[in-house]
Amino acid sequence: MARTSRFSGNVTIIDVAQEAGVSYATVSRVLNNDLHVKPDTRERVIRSITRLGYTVNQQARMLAGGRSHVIGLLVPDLGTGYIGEIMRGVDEALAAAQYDLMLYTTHRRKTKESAYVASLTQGMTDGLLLILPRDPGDFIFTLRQRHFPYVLIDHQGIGETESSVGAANYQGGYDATKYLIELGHQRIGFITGTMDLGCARERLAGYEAALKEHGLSVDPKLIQEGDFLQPSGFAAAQALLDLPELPTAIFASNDVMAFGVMEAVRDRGLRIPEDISIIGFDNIPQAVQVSPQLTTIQQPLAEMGREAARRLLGLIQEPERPYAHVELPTQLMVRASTRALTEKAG
Amino acid sequence: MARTSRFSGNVTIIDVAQEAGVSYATVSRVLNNDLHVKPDTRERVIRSITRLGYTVNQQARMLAGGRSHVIGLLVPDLGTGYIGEIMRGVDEALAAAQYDLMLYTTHRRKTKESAYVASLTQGMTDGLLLILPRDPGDFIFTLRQRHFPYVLIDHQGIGETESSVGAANYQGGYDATKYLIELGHQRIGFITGTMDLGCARERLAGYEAALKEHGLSVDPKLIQEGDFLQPSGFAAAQALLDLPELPTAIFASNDVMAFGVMEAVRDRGLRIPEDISIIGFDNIPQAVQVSPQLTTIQQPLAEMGREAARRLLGLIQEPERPYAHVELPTQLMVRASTRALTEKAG
DNA sequence: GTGAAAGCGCTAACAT
DNA sequence: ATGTTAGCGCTTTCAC
Repeated sequence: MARTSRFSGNVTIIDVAQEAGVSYATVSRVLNNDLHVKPDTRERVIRSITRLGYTVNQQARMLAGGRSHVIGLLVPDLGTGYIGEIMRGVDEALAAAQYDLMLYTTHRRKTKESAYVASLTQGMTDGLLLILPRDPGDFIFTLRQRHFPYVLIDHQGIGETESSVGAANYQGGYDATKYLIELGHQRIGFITGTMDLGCARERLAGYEAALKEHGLSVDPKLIQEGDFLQPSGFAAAQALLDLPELPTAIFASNDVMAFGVMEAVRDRGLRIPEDISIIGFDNIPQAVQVSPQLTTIQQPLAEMGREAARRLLGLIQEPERPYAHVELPTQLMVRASTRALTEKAG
Repeated sequence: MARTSRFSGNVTIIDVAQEAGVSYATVSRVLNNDLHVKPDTRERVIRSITRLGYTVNQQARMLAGGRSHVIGLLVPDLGTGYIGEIMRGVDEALAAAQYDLMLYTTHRRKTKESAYVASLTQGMTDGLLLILPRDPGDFIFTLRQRHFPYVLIDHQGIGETESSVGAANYQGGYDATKYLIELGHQRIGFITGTMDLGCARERLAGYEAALKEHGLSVDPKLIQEGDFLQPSGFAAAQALLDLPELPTAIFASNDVMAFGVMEAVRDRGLRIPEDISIIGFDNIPQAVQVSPQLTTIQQPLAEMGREAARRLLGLIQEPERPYAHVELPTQLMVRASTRALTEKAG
């Protein structure tokens, strides 16, 4: 039996129906933009709705089989700025479609909460956006098996049966390297990201391709593995600076590692960019806050979020829509951490 | 009539009841930890639950009047790092309590969506966490009027009838200023935050108090208004550097503005900290990424999130719990952007 | 201690 | 074009 419902504003569809002098199914039709409602009936219902201050009860709607108008966003640990940018785009697209956002953090899944995944897929959300899932294997398998709509953000290489949006990582890696080569650099150190991530592999591939296309050989000693975090950038740069023949430029697979590189270079008493040029990847807000400002490859993060959200919404509307991998263009942002190689240093 | 329910895993409480040979009310009791269930009945039910892989349907539970096990988090624009840290703490506390997180962004409310607030309060969420709401007036009024549980994060000064958690802004402002004074600085520029925010006012108050307590006068010319964003820090610093008598130190009300100050100081050809000491507030991750590393006041952001979430959960359990404002201590982080005033500069 | 049954507010057939 | 009605899966009285 009815409990005292928690809050006051309990105007239901039935109250509206009474007010408007129609059946409550008609009200439902109006709410769901059903075409088969006479204009003035619709008019009358809408007036009653506003007069009574009615708002739909999402839970009831969900339970009855409608859409929840919530989409889930699964993110790895927050607070990198990187995620924030993507979220900004997601939120924007969702707001436009009157969708709400449920936030799930990846690390939780490690725990035994199977309820976690259940909550995701049991109609609490209409679809799922996954940012850079680390070990997406079985999780995504479940999603696919249930025909649950989802879109991957910044994660390529799982298969061709995924909808995903990412950045042009290969092209970005290529562009950065080419830019450095055109500045006259020949010994260009490269610091990779976590190599089980597609984006990391693609950036490396772009780097190698640019080198080869310009007749330069790929020197394995100039390639150091990193993990996208600052300390690894620092360590990798140290290794690079310990080489008998110093690189004249270092390309880090993301900005955060580039900051580590800056630190290491300065520790050695070398100047940026006079002695060593540095280039990053991402163009996070901090890139302009460091000194010298960091030359980097811009990822269209907010746009990626926006696009992913739009695709997901499309998938929800039309589940049979074909899969597609969208790759948004990156852009070279030239700033102060790179400069042309002077003759003497050649 | 039943639609084909969207996904396969539709084990309901009824299936479990059948399996276990009990009525489904009993299963519900087990799920809700009702005491009146014989231990071995409970045991049997639990076994059926695991065997069938049953998970509760939150929507149904909500509709029937139960808890949604979702809390809403209302944030201003994302991507500052500041929010990310708080969210980390919130998520942690929520995970521990098996709660999910619904994210709402403030800017949306500007739009005509009254459904937005409704969604918040109509049982979709059990409670609300508000980070630094900008114009919280009527919004909070609605919440309070509906007796909807909520906790404010980093926002003081609305009234004494709020539960809120914040940082010791006054103390932080005081500590930073005192530290500078002890280093020998006498002309200390101050850049405020958005002054309609309690935290901004408190930091200023702390600054003024420290000055007075050390027998220094508060010079209005040394106080510039900012808005917590980098450009305003830059502009305010320029104004400060245009003063006939230069300050020897500048205290910005947050780190982001402090970065703007650094920029302005360098633009003038002055060195940090040799010519001017700079101190910030927040200790965001970037504070150690800039050069020189920024001396600042650490706000326990994650801890604030954690504490706020815990309080909210408490409030949900026990709505009559008295209001309380919790103030978490800040801490001075001495780094490289400040130094003792040398004699000549006195 | 356990079962029966009435909703929660809505959507989507199915009638008319 | 509109009304009628059967659930969606659960919580919670109320009986027993």
